[in-house]
Amino acid sequence: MSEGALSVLLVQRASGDRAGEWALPGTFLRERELLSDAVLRCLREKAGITGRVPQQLHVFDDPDRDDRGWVLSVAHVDMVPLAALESALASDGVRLVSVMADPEVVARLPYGHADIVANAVGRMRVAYAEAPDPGALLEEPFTLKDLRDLHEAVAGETLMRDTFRRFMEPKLVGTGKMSDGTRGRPSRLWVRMKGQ
Amino acid sequence: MSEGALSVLLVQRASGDRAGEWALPGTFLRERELLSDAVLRCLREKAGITGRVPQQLHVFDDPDRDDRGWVLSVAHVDMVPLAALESALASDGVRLVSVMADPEVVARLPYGHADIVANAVGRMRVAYAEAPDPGALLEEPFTLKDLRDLHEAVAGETLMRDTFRRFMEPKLVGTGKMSDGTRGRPSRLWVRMKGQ
DNA sequence: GTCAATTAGCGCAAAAATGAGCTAATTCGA
DNA sequence: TCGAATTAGCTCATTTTTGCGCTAATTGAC
Repeated sequence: MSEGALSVLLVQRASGDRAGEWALPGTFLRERELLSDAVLRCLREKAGITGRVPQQLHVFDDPDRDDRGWVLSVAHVDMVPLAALESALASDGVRLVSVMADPEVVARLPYGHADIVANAVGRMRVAYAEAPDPGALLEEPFTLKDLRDLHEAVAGETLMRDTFRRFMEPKLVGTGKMSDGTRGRPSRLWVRMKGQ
Repeated sequence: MSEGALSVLLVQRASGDRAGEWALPGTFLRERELLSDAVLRCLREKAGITGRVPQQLHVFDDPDRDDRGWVLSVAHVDMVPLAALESALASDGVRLVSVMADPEVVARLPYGHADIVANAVGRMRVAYAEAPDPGALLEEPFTLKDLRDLHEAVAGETLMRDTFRRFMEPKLVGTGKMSDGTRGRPSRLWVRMKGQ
């Protein structure tokens, strides 16, 4: 989420095949390495991101999708708070691209990465339709307006204020406190339920 | 679906490691082979099943899950009509195990196959909650009772007759004909919408 | 031929969900 | 200080969904 829009993080290929082009971060799997460990290693090395729990998405297996030879990609997806990308984005080789505002950039990604992004967006939209901020992007505590703004950005459409509130409130824990210093009527503050 | 119960097809390992044990059918991926092609080859060779379109499930990557060494399994799932398994089941090395009636058999599967089965059941339950017989198990045309019986077997619970009918009718194509020779009041006959 | 059993179709009351308007409580700019 | 702007909470009318009972239409056993 950058500037209120769902975005995908791309890295610029440093060397070798297609040097200079932008693509999704990736890495080869080391022997006996768990896929999730490989994903975390890749995020740390290429984008300076740590402490995440990416979820497995889909295996992309077109034998012609990579000029370097036959590889299969086990795509993963994660929602990462913008704040966690600060140091990564300071680098010239890392950037965010809005999924909805820059669809042509996404469409031009090599290695079938556009399909991967589409799949990831779909998966996140489903997850966000079912639970409050499952990607834990919001700093706690937050208001329902904060939550709804985030969910509208992920969904890519406006959500009905009261319908949204009724659906989410039972899935949140009230803090008993009210927002302060924000524009408009003060709002109740919420945190996520633990263990989820 | 065997005897009205959701079942998983197992094969008996013919040779090598764990010979004689029952497990999910599997195969090694050949170079440059599409995963879906490998799945189809495996089903044909080990269970005599053809003409299916299995869907990708999840990659299981525990490095210790296979005594033979480090392998990753890209699990797939498919719903197969019992009739299509006739010749396969004639073999001593192929059997069906009910997911709900024989949970302990499923739990004892080697190679983490129990997790794979659980994942597959969950995925099929979601698919069946959203569309009429997406696995195309029912011979067309069928009655709503036929459909509901199938969906109840997949869901593992009773479904409300009228609620189910209202949800499914808009997603089906009426044939204009009525059932005949069946017990009880004759029912309208349906077929699936094409292109799905 | 009759009646029990089974299954279907539908109407309707009840329950649940939705959307919007109204009042309330703030902040911010003039 | 006041009023516009913004946001929240809630009520209520409306809409939608659900569950069930009643009637209907068959088959099968006796």
